[in-house]
Amino acid sequence: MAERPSFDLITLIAASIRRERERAGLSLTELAKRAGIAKSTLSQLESGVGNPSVETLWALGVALGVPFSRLVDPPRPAVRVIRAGEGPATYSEQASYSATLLASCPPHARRDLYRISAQPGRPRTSDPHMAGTVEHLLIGTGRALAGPAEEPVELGPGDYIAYPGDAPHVFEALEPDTTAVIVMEHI
Amino acid sequence: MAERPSFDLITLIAASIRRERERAGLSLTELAKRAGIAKSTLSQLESGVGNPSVETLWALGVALGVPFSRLVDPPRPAVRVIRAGEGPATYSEQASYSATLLASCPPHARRDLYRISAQPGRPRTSDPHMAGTVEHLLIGTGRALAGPAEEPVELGPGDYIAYPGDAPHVFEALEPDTTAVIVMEHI
DNA sequence: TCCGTTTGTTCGACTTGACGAACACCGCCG
DNA sequence: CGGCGGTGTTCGTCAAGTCGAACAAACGGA
Repeated sequence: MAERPSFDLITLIAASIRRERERAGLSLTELAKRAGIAKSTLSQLESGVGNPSVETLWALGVALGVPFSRLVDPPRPAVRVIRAGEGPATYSEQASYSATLLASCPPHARRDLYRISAQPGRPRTSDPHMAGTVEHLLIGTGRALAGPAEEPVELGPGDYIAYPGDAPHVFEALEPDTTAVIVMEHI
Repeated sequence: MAERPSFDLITLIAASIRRERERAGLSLTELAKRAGIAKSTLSQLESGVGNPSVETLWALGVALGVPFSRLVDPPRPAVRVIRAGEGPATYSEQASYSATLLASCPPHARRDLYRISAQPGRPRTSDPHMAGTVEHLLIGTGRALAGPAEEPVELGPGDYIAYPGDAPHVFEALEPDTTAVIVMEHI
C-alpha cells in the first residue's frame, strides 16, 4: 500500500518511459530487448499498469541512457532571471561575504546555485552539509583561498575547484570585490 | 539479463537504506511504520535480499526525507582544481566563444559545469539538448544576450538566468572578454 | 528476578510483477 | 492476393515481492 504518493507515481513513470523511449527513437520491442526485459512488461509499464522493481527500472534507465532519476522525478522548467543585486541574499560577518541563492530545485533539491560576493577579512568557514554533497566553486573576479578547511587552495579568476561539502570547508577573499559561483550538489 | 549493473545494485540500495535510516536516527520498526511498509520487507531490503518495487523504495525515500536518487546512486568525491585556461575546452567560431567543461558526473551525469569565455561576434546558438535539461547561466564579466532563441535576455555582470536546455537557445557576447558560468542540469 | 517494551529477525500465505507465447494490427514487397 | 517483418497488445504461468504474525534477543524499570 505504502503512502499513496498523492500524485500517481506509476502514471508518471509510465509517461516518462514512453517519452524517453520515443525521444531515443526506439520501438517498444527494441527497447525491451536492449533492457533485457520482456516487452510485455514494458508494454504494461507504459500503460501505467504495475509497479516495476528497481532492477527493471534501472535496466530501462541504462538502455535509455538516462540517469534513472529522470524516470521517477516529475518534469519542469521555465525561464528565470535574477539581476545582480536581486534575489534572496544571506550576509555574514560585517557584510564581507554575501551569498545569493540563485536556484534550488524543490521539492527534491539536487543542486543549489549560489552567487558569492566577498571582501577580504576573516575567512568564512562552513560546517559540513548533508552527507554526500559536493561543492563546485568557480572564481569570477578577485582571488580567494578556498576548499577543504585543512588544505585550502589559492584561486584566481576563472579557477575552479570541487571539494566535498560534507566536510568542513572555507572561503576567504584575498582581494576586494571577489566574486564566485558555488554549485552545491546534493547528489 | 539487462546490463548487469556490474556492481550489485541491490547491495548498494541495502547499504543506502541502512545508512540513511541510521542517519535519521530511526529504528527499523519506526521507519517501516512511517513508510507504510511491513518491517519484514524493510528488514529484507537492508539485508540485501530482494528487489524492491519503486513504490516501496519511493515510500522509503519519502519517509527518510531523501531524494530517492540518494538510495540508488553510489557515493563519491574528492578535490579537483582546474586553473583558468586549463581543462578541456571547446572553441567555436573564430575563437569568439570557448566553453570549458569543469565538471560532469559520470557515469550518471546529472549536472555539467561550463566556464564560458566569449567575444562579441555572431551569436552562438545551441541546438536543444536532451529533453528535460535546464541551463543556468551566470554572467561574470561583460554583457551578453542569452536565453531562449526566441526571446533572449540582455544580461550584465552578476545577472543570472535559467532556461530550458531542451529548446533552442543562444549566447551572444556584447562586450569583449565576456565570461560566464553555465550549469547544465540533466535532471 | 520478572515483566513490559523495543529491537530486528524468520516464516507461511497472499498478492503481484516478470516472462514468453500467442494475438491482432499495419506497412511492405513479390 | 498472400506472406513477411515490424509494431504493441493480451493472456496464462511461474517466480518473487509484500504482508502480518510469531519469534528471539536486548534493554529498562519495578
